[in-house]
Amino acid sequence: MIVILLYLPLQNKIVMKHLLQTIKIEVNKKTYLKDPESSDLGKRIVEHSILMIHKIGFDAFTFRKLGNKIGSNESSIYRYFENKHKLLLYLTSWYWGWLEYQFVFATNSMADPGNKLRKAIEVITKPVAIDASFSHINEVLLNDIIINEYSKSYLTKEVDAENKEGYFEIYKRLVMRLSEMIEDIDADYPYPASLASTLLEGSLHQYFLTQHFPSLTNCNKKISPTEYFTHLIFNSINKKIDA
Amino acid sequence: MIVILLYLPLQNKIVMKHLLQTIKIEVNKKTYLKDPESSDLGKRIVEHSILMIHKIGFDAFTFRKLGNKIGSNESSIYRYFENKHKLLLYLTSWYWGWLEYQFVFATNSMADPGNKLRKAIEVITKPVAIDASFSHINEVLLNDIIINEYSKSYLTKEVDAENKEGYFEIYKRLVMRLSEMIEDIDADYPYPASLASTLLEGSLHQYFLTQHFPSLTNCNKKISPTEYFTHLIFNSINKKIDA
DNA sequence: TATAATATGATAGTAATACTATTATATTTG
DNA sequence: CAAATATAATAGTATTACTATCATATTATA
Repeated sequence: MIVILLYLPLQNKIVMKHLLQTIKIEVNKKTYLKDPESSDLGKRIVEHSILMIHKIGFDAFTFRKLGNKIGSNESSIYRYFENKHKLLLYLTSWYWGWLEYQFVFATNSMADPGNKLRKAIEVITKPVAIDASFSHINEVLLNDIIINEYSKSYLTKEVDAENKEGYFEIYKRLVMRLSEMIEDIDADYPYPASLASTLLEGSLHQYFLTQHFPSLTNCNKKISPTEYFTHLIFNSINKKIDA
Repeated sequence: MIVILLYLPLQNKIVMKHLLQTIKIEVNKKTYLKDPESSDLGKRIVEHSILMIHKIGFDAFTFRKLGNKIGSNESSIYRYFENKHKLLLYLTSWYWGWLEYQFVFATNSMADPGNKLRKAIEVITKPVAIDASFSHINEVLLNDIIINEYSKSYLTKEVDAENKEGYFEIYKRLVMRLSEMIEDIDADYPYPASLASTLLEGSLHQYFLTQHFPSLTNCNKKISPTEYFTHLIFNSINKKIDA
């Protein structure tokens, strides 16, 4: 069903919002013990974990606190997620899956490689809109969690083992899609994967800097990360399009 | 003394190594309760914290384990550092101070802005050499800790308070120095601070990717991060120099 | 050289974290 | 209505991240 819908020429927010309400973002099943989408409690766990991590930060977040907040038991949460690290992997995978969906949806039908890449950069670097709501998941807050906490999901001693288990597949697929778009424009550009990963990681970082270290970035209300990275990428590859 | 030495035209590794052995990298005094450079135990704490964090990772690292390792008492370590977070701030500040020193030393006497920036990029992105040893601090391992753990020093809920206290001054100064060099080449380039911060953060990230996600980078034994970022930056600003 | 100051070590203790285990009680399903 | 399943309640463990106190060793100073 998803594949068919992707070919629809309609590309407005309302249509996409409806689609996002009918499809399910698929994340690696190993992130959870029991699918949180399968029950009311599961959804409440996800919903309120986002609210709570956003509020107090991932480090101070515990299953006990979450249990108290949602009037449920700590041990019940453990039946859904092994530990809070796995929950973070679930949330981040969901986010990248959600973003990938918009990425593919927005660029799939585009013929011109230049415009396609421009649109791809826009989807990845633009702020998450308030109206993007998908059921119990608040994407605006989740986006902020990604900016402030995503690195913690892979800056661990277990990263290689977890990578083998496929916990970062969606993110990697996104980077590869972007990398391929760069190659489509300039097959001789020697660093497409590095440029793609620089965009994904760098975009989060520039948003972090605007929040906490404004002197280290030129991004602000007037200059968007989209503008900065569009300039950066199109000047780096061997094809210019109008600014 | 430092200032005078910076004007010396000599720029070889041996001279710099000797200089680094006579000067002291100054880090924010608030990172420690008692200066670890002031005693034997303090130096052992720093030395072995680097070895241990490198080995087991910052998350699993505790003062108790470190105490056992160096045959000292947990409570004695607490007399030097409030907690392991402050120790990480100390180590990372020291690293950036050490890098800043090399940055200034290598570029200070250069007249041509293009060559100067090229050298700056090289200093920041090149792998830390084994022969760079500075007393009890193993810079090669410390560099690896920076790659794998630096983000954790600022991805916290306390980042704004700690930023006000000056814990990130050295890093910020480095970004600003680089940003100014970019401006010196192209005063009209609109994103010098963003480009500078992208280099600092992006370089660490590309090294991380080569270690753990090689498919997401083009950097490897043949292609260096220096090459990638030199290309990226000089194509982005309005002045090209020979590759 | 005695004494005071300082540094380090040993031991104990606390609150919180990150779970696991067991049993009880709802709720759903066949 | 019984059986299966989901959730709740309670308790317990090992570890972490400290703090406090007291003892002992080392160093500085009068």
